[in-house]
Amino acid sequence: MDSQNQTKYNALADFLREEILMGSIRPGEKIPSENELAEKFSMSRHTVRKAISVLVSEGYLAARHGQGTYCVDRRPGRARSGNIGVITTYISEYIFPRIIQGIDRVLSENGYSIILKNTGNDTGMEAVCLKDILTKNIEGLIVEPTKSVLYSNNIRYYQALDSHRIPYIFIHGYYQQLENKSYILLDDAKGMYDAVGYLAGLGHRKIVGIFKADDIQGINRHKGYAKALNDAGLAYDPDNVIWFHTEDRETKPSQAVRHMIETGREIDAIACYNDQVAVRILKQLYDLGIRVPHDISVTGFDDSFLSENSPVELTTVAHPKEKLGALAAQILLQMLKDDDYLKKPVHEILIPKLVVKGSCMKR
Amino acid sequence: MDSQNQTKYNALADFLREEILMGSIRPGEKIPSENELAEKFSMSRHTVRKAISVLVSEGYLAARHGQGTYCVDRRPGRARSGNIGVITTYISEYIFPRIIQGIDRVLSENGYSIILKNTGNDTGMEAVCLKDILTKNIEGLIVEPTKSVLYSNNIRYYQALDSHRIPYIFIHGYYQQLENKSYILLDDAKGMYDAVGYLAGLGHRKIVGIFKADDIQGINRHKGYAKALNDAGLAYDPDNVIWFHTEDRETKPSQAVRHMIETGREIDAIACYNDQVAVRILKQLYDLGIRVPHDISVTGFDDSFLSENSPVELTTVAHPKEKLGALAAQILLQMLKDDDYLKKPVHEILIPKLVVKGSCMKR
DNA sequence: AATTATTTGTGCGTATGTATC
DNA sequence: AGATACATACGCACAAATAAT
Repeated sequence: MDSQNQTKYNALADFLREEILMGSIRPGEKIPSENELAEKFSMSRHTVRKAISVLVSEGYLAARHGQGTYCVDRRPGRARSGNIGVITTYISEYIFPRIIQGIDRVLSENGYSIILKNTGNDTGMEAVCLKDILTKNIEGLIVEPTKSVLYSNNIRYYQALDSHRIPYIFIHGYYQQLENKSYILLDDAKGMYDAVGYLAGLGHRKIVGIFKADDIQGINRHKGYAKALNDAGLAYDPDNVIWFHTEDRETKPSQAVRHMIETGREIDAIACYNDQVAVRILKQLYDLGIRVPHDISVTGFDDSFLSENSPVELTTVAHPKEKLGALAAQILLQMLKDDDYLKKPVHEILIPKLVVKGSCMKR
Repeated sequence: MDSQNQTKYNALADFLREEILMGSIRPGEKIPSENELAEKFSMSRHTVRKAISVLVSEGYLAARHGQGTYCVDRRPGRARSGNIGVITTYISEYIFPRIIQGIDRVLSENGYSIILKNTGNDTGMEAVCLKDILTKNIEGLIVEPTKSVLYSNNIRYYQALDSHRIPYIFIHGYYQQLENKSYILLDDAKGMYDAVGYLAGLGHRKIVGIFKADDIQGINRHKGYAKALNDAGLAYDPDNVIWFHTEDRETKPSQAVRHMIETGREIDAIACYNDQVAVRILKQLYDLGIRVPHDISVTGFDDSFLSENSPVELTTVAHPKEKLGALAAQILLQMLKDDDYLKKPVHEILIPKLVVKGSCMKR
């Protein structure tokens, strides 16, 4: 049973609503009798009735006198709500506003509205968002998975979406536990391969890589880093790789670089997981009196506004942002039109392009 | 009492509903307490409660804990949707993501979801957004008005919201055609007054002002500019003021400044409508070979990420962003709880603070 | 066809909690 | 502080509808 939440009858109502939304209680199915529920949950029949009355008024259940209480099929004829759910890790930060902008442009052109949620890249929050959005009358969903490399406890919510036949598409990553789902990815490995290849081409040999450990993007960018080193005939040195997690993203990378410098490690260049990290590294290097790009070259990833406005213009890899959002929306619109969408998952992989600005220099 | 009709509680419910529909019990009026009704109609309090609960779920009555049960004039059958509409001029640009973030934080903490729309500061788009959102089952609305200084053709949509008793609150501006509406404003005049006063205090005399002509914010910032000049004993010269509109916002300001410079006008400082304009001016001055702040001082407005990341750190006036969004959401939540919200409009005026960075210098 | 068990619907009584004035 | 009023919760009894025996 859910909740520390409020009243006994609300707790029971929440529990039953959850069972219905998750598909444990299915449309047309009879729920246990009031007396059975009262005994099972050790509450009076009166309280059980109150809980049931809540769900009846919400339209989840229908009571039949002398017979029992039944789960109602809430989606006859699919009343078109015109709502699409959008769940991202963040709303206001970094490149996310522009991705959302791309999604909104396409959807609003087609008469849809966005219901916006964000998870803060926290799986618990993701669960809350998914649960909440299941209670809304949405026609489809665009999701950026949370910490997508790890095992997810939220798979059941996606399965519930499947059982309600609500199409959804992942961006930036996907859950490997789910098969045959549509997604749009960046070719993160290729993007980082190009950035590191560029650094190697400039004559750099000691190339530090900084990567995020708890999402697919980090893993793939690391792969591209390793492959580029190999193809350039440079040795892969684990000590030249810095891993960070969502929780320590604001401190770990700069601290690790500082430690490297202070312990006398030789560094020619630093390839960063993204522009946010790169900008922090630029600041750290500045504080240490190291000039970019004269002493050390730095690359970012995403081509965000940070790369446009930082004091040293950041050489970076261009994330398609609006284009990715718009594409996700377009594919979702296709899925909405096609009843067989479950059988035809769409897998798009966008190739990011290296954007050379001013943070790298020939050695 | 009506009846022959079924149950005791239904008979009472019918009676009360009739009283409401016939006007004997009027909107806002308090009905007798449960105990009084029980005695009057010789039934148990429990039965009275059942009757009242029917009318509450039909939307005729609203119970207020510790106070009484009141007649409501909302349309019957309104289920709680948990959705709040948010209409802003832009989604992804500038300070809007952070305002939306503030709104979202408060609303999602309180179990609401956001339906997001943007107008591109176009009144036609605003009409589309409002029309669309009226068809959704929203409980409340947060709106940033479009070109709010001009006469609006969309007033009828707001009146429709009133007639549906859907509360709404304006941010950044409001329509003067509508009376007694809640809004949150920045004290734009005070913010610009402080910025221009600061420039005057640094010894600048020829202070150019650049303002947006088609919204209240622009008008008010201009007022603060004029007052600051006056209070500093400087003459107000209309030729030192540049007005632009939404449509030419990306070109007019820089062109006008360039024209001033090229025609030999003397300029000590430029006070800009906002950071976006200021950054364009910085670029224009750079292209003309004029150094900031050595040759000309420049101020912005809003303290956006642009002011943090531009090559010359921009002295600006701090917009509360998240705080403003969160406050709008909190006030709306209050309005949702209070049936009398129409009679108690909330008018909040936030005071922005000057943030001195590096784009101004003593003359 | 009548009986019986089950299940929801109606109604009463009581006690305690909590918000408001 | 106390009174008032709604909110939650337990218990009991009987009515009405249904399905199975």
